[in-house]
Amino acid sequence: MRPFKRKSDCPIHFAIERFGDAWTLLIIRDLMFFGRSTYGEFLYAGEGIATNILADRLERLEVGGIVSKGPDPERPSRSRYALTQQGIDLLPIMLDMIAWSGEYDPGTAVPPQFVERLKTDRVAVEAEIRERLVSSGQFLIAPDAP
Amino acid sequence: MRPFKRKSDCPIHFAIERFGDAWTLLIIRDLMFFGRSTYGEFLYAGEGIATNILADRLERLEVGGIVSKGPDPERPSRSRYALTQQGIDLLPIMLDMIAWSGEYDPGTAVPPQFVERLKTDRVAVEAEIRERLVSSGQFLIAPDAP
DNA sequence: CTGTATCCTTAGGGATACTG
DNA sequence: CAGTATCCCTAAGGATACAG
Repeated sequence: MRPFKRKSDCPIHFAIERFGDAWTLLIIRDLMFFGRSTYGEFLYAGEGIATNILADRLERLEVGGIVSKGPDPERPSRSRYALTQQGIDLLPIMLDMIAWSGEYDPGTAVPPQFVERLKTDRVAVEAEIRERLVSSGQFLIAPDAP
Repeated sequence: MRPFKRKSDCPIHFAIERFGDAWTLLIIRDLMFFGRSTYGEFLYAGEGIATNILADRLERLEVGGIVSKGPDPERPSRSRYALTQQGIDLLPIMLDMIAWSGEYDPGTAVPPQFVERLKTDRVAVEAEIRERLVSSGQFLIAPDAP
């Protein structure tokens, strides 16, 4: 696995090391907004991530405490990944990024209504999604509270 | 300059392309929180960016509309960089990242009081910094409003 | 299907020298 | 001081094959 580096104790730098990588952010997006949670679902998500990269990023996310991994209750041979509390706490950042791109990317895929709702009703939108993420906890294999 | 790529019209992917790079985020941090605005100030900021990388990232930021560039009024031979409106709008993302790292990085440099204030008084903190950024507009060479 | 392992190419980026 | 230009090397990551 590509190791974590600590060039400084700057919080921005820490965040970058933990999740500030293109593929990593796309995986978090898949977990957070598209309900994807298996290797295959990430693999065929559209941007075309390579298997070695996917494995590397999943491991990094797990080691970093953002994602937990465990056997699928229904099919134990298959693994399922889920956001931990720490991962769910990335929601504000993701929503900010969506809002920003919704504002400045002419070709964005974000529906105008959602961009609008994000501006006028941000708190509710966030609470709503957070609630959904928390309550889908059946896949939260390794909860943060020990 | 390393070109912008568009693999998908996903807003997360757009954000990554625009500013989701380690060095880029550190430059934005310097502009936003440390009042750094010249080549030399970025260069000696601590993490040790190389000159070619710095030049590349500054150009990308400028082309992407996040940063504007212009001669220093006091020393026209020197350039000054400043956040545009689009750049200032990255403030929420940066604050979220700081808050998240403040929460989860045991060795963070963020003072505990600031982490706390970010939690209890987020709106005010953001408004305050935004105000400061906007009013330091003497360096806003190319304002967004034409 | 869920990964590991290997190969191989390219591009990111450090070091350094050079220019206006 | 504010960059530009080159060199060179490492590592990120695409393609593919293979294994449990």
